[in-house]
Amino acid sequence: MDGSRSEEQKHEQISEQQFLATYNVGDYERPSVTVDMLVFTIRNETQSNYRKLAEPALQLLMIRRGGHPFLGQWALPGGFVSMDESLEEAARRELYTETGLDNIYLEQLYTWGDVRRDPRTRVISCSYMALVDSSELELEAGDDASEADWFRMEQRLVEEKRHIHEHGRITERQIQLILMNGTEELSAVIETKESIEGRVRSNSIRVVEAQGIAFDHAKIILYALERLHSKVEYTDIAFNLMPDTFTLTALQKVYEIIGGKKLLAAAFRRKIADWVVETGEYTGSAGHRPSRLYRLNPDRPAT
Amino acid sequence: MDGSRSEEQKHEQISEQQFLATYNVGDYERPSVTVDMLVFTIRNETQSNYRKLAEPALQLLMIRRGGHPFLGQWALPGGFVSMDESLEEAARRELYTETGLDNIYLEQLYTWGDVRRDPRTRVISCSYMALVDSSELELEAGDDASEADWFRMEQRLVEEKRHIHEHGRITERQIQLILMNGTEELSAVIETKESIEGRVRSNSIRVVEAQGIAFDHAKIILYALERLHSKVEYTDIAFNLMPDTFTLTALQKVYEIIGGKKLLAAAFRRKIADWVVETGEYTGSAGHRPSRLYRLNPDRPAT
DNA sequence: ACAAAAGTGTTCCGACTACACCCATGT
DNA sequence: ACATGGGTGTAGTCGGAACACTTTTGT
Repeated sequence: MDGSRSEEQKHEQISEQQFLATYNVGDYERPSVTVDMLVFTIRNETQSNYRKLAEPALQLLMIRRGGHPFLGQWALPGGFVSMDESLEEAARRELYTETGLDNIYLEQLYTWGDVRRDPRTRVISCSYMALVDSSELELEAGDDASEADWFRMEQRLVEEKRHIHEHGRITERQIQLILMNGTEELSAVIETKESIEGRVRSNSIRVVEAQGIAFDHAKIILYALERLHSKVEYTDIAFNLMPDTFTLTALQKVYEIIGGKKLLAAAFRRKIADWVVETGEYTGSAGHRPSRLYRLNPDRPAT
Repeated sequence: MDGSRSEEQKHEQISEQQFLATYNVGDYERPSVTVDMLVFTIRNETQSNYRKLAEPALQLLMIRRGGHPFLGQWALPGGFVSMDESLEEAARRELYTETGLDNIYLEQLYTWGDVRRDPRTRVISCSYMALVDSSELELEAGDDASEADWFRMEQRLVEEKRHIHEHGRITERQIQLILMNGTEELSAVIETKESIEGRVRSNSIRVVEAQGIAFDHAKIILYALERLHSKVEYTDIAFNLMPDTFTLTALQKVYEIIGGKKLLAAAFRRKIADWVVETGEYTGSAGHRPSRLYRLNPDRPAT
């Protein structure tokens, strides 16, 4: 019923136009609404010798907080949604001011609405995931004195408890999430709880402790990683992380990083064959056979 | 950065505790936040002769609006999120007051944040999908004079435009959504636009016209149907619509209705074999062979 | 007897797995 | 020569699709 407050009842005799003309918003307390951005990219880490390929890694953009609360800690980029922009417009604006990027893949992830997730006041945050190709990307200096950097991520399963009872089961996991840039190492422990009780399945997720990661952002990151992980298997989402032209090995590496498992080259190539087209160009000057460069097939089959 | 307003900058010298103690929420204008519920169930329609089984149908709970705007039209159940409850708590509360049901499957769907989606004021709505077993279900009278009813749904593809250009393509579809209860027939035309431009894929959805369906709820319904449609193929979500014990044919019908296609019994039974267990009981007194009753397997394999 | 649904066995096909093998390059 | 990655062919396996067929009931 999308918002009917009790004073409406008095107005049944008047027209809708009259109603709207005299409508009074009222002074109910309202939560603040923000968007939080998860900007992922693939970047090359190191190149040990002239033969080895550079090892790519998935990285996440974070901002060091320049004010209270969580002063000095790292948080997801984001900000308040203003009254005259949609959620997605707010997300794109935020993204643009942070990265200078425009017109990139953006997907709404989840809306976080716990009562005390922000110590200042009630804040509801709608999270968006953006996937960018790092090749052209240079971080903007940022609005104020805020500092932005890319972090690579690691997950470790710390503990798993499984409790099976008559009508279902409960699985509790503690997962450690570690973020690393060149100099700092942040970490958090997140507890996920999956319960099946009769037909009813429900999930919850909670930050147990966080070191250097502001707010409840650690669990948002974990949630995004899981989404990415599952979506890479049944969509072409991974292509959003690739530059214009790429080798199939590079593409496969991206699938492996996001999917979290090694793939066999032969099978992989067959699977994505229809999604790409050859450009006719080749990479060269590596200590091994040159590699065909491909481009995304503009009329690839529906995923 | 989850909500940093500029006055923070002045406080860098004070402690976080001091900051929070003196924090002033400010009088920025804030959007209102609501939850909208999509309550789906499977109900039996008709039973033409003693031999035929009753034909089940997917139905959606809607509420007739008792006040402006959209007076007399039908809307999704929902309401404002108050300051001391989480989004999910608000959704469960709404669900309980509407149906009397507690502890059922609930899933956050999407958060709708267009600026003018509510003619009164800026309203951001977080939509939740609930799946209930209709067998035990009786609608509550409802809080005020509001009227609640179940509607079955039909979709018709009205128009499809496909435009292929150099670096991608655009697909525009106009879909008519029809809702029917015993007496009324509501309808709406929704336009979905999927564009692929280089690597960037984006989607938008818009209500072109609505008859009897309030706000932008027609597109929320369409979105939920699509989610249900795709999730039935790779999760066990359909079981949430089933009663405690059920026949495999009934289960298959649910899969067929939600998935939108006929299935072969042999293949279906093999596929879900591990998710169910026999109860040892049988249905009877139908004009055909009795049917085993099954129950959901409490330790079914992970989906 | 027969209509309707319950339930099972068998064959076919396509997609993915695993592995073996050859190709091309820079040092 | 050789390490490294690029790239392809083939045999095996698994699950789903299609179809045929048997079983069981109430009227």
